[in-house]
Amino acid sequence: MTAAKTRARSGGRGRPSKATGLDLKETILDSAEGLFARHGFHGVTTRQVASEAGVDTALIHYYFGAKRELFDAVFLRRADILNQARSVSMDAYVKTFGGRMTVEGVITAFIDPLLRISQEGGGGWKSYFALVAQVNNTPAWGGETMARFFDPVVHQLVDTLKIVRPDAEYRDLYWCYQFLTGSMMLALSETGRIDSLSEGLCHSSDLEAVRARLFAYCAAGFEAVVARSGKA
Amino acid sequence: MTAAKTRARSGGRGRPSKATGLDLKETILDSAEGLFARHGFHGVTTRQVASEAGVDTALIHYYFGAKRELFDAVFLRRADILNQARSVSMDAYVKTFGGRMTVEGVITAFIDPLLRISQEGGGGWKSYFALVAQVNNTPAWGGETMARFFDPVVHQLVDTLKIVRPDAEYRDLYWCYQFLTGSMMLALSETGRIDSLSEGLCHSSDLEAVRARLFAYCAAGFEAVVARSGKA
DNA sequence: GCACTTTTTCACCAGGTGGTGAAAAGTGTA
DNA sequence: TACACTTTTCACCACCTGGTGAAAAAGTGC
Repeated sequence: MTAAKTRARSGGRGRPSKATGLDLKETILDSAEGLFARHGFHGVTTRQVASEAGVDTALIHYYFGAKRELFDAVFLRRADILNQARSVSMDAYVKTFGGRMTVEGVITAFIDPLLRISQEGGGGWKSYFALVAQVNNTPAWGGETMARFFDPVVHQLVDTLKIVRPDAEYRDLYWCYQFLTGSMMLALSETGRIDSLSEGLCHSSDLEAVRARLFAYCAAGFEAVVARSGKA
Repeated sequence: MTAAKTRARSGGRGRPSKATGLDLKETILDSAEGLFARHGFHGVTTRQVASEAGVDTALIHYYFGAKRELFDAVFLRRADILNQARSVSMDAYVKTFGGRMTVEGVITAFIDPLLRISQEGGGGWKSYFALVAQVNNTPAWGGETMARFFDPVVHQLVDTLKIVRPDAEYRDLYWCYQFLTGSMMLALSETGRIDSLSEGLCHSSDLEAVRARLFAYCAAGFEAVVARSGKA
């Protein structure tokens, strides 16, 4: 299991050179990602993953160990990229605007990297976001999984917002973040519900429409909550 | 299957009278609801449901047919109550306030029934909301399922908002609704994520805290989006 | 008591599940 | 060539899956 994983990764003397080995590993991750995103962890069998990747079932266990470890590998693969993109985006915003920062600006710096990646990063990212959205709404183990991978950058967001609105209470900021993440994840997962609900007026794949509204929506929400709390 | 269902429901001559039959049916639904909410459709086996309900596996098939039909029965059981509560709440708001309606008022009339039911309706409702939240974020079949059960009352919300803000475009209203439902569902599903994220400052079970913030948050978001669209 | 229906249990099946161990095939070095 | 090592395949297992059919039990009206 873990031994196999380590062994495969290190590759003592002869390391893979052609379209095998690590390439195949990525292929397996791609297939698993798409299937997990569509049907959830329990809705996918290792055989389905193997079949779609065009490999033997045993190869999955050889590379990743148990099914759950495969899932974690899928989740982990893009999490770092995501966190770094967001962190860089927020740092840049703070550096550029300094004392002239706005709530909407901070929120844009936090969300926009995800929209851009989803638009430009290739099909795998859309599956990944759908996957994260599903995990985010999973009571059994979703909370801890999200925390494990995404807590730091969220704290960066909250702390930056606290700089912009020093009088805001942390309680309000955390609640507002939860509202924000609910909206954001649902938008990113592109479930197609808004398409039928609006009878073709809106399309969940239209992330440009999301961009044109979500930042302003969340920012106004933040301001309203902070203002109301300050009053009471 | 369907035959068994119909047979069980009609009950030609002698219909059940004591703590059997229909009571047992509800027990099965309760167990299934809790398990489906925690682990999703594919994460639960009919044997787990039967075991927790204290009945034989075959009895589930006798009452509900296939596993998917059991799931639909769970989903349907509370959907009607929910829709009616929201519809009544919004009707009452329109009648009471008429020309003096506000966006926040309409949104409150739309969301508050769910919060109240979750707080006062007993433990089953919390599981149910977690279940709906999960379905809402399921790409494969979540969109159509949500549409099937909840579209009418959503259209009622959108139409009422259109009365309050006649200049608003439907496109904006639908998008804002999606943002709203993402926040609302995540709050209602009480995943516990905000507890660890805020290091104990907030608790996802604290629906009073949600009530104190979510309405204002969403209303301000709506106003901002509508205003921005009017400008452009 | 009886006939009749509904509810519940029991034994069982065909197929699928995650996972394993050992053999086979491939690869680079000498 | 032989070798050391990694990667891939094959056959297989113990267990669990959703689901069924028939029998037993329990309820009901006469």
